[in-house]
Amino acid sequence: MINEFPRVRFAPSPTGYLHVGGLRTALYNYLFAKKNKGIFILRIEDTDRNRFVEGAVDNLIDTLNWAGLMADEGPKSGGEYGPYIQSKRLDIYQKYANELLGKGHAYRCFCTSERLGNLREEQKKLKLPQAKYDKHCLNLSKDEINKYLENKIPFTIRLNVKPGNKIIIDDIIRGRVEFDPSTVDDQVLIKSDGYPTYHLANVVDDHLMKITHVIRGEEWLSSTPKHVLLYNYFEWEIPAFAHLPLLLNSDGSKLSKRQGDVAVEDYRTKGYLKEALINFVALLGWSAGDNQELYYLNELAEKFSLERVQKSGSIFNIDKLNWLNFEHLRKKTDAELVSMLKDEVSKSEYDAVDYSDEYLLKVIHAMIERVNFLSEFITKSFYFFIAPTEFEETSRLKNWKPETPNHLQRLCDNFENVLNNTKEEFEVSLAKTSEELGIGKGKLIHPLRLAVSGVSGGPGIYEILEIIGKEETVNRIKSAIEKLS
RNA sequence: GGCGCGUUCGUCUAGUGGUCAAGGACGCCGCCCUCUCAAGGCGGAGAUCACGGGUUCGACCCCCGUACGCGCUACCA
Repeated sequence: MINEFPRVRFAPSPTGYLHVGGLRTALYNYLFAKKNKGIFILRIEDTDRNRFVEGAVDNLIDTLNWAGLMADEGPKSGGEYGPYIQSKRLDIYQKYANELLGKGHAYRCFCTSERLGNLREEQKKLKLPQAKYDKHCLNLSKDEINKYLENKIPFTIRLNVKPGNKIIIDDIIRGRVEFDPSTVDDQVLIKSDGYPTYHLANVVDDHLMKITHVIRGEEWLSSTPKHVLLYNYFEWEIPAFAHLPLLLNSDGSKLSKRQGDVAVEDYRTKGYLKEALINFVALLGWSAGDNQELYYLNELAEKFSLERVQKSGSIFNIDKLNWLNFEHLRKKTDAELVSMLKDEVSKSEYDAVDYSDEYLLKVIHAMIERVNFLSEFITKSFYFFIAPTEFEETSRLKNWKPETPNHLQRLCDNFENVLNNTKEEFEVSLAKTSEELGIGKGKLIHPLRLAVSGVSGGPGIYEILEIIGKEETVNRIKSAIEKLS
């Protein structure tokens, strides 16, 4: 009988990092669980010993937790259906493989990889519609099998696929999908090293862990008939399936390393907010149907449904991610921003100075509309942390005229009288200077900006002055007069 | 090759037979604002709904075919 509350799992293989496609699969599982008061399980599928990567599991969990996707059950969270790492469940798979062996739904295969390779090649040459294992070892006599066993000949255990009715999958996202059993290969279930393949392990674990909904990438759709057969042979209840569309490169191929960053860690180190990444990835393949674009994890969990997941793959479009990062950054509170910027500064080349919260907050208010990333508070407005040593050439050519040094000198003199360092005072003082000199304010503002910041863009000039202060302003102007004249 | 899945503006998408001569968002362009750069406001370009047949009074929406794309086709997941 269907459980009252769903149990879903994210089952990555620990290859060293979390793929953004994996993040989305994990997210959808998580959201589905939260929406339906279910349980979100993390299971590590590390049955390929050749692909073992030291520390990969810890890294995976760390990244998932960073994103806010805490597992209810898993290697770190525990749970009553553990262990949640497949390499620690070998005896379980063995037991079930033996059960299949006993029922005649599986058989030992002693074929060498060489014979398998030749077989494949031969079938290819004959242009056979399908390359499948030829069931050679199914016909071995008891004596032959015993002889092989005694001689310790390595073997695999294969699924014994029998002809029969169409295998029907009722996919939540794709609807009814049919497969003819004749197209299903006698898949290896237990490898010669004793480890199970994905197909056996995932079916056994999903059953034992009482998984109600299998939500995974579309690349698994083709092997689902094997899984269905397995459930049938075990006489187990089949979970609901939902095969998610793939995430793609800009050329439409499956999102891969070659064409940009695929590891969640990459985005994390580049300074993307977890809120932005989650928001972005949630919208790749799913929409609530309204026009909302900005979401937090908890809102997503309220609105999510598998029925509204798109069927076709979606291209990972970095522009929108950047925009979402900007939006989420702006939604942070002052306190959060200050603390984040503090971290950022301490990691930067300006870590020697201990900037006050008040100072950093001023920088934040001045720049928040102008940055997409936290790091840009430092790179785009470096002049709040250090005096400029270089001056933008185009602005210099446009704004630095022969008479400019004299004008700025006069401005400096007037600035000396500024008492409280407020932008209003600087504004009044500059207006006064322009009047005294009989020139437009622009004639002062632009070279002043260049002198003080080294660049032509940025916050309002008076705001910049207020932040760096009178003394520093005067020093910078003087220094610029020397350097640019 | 076989099997499976998919196809609405450049991109993410809304759309479940008439309200769609297709709506929103990112990006792009223009105008306004303005000391600059942003942000913001306003506006614009941008999709013969892959193509061809049906079904229907009527199709982006249903059916069939074709094309193209993608996935799987391992003792990898």
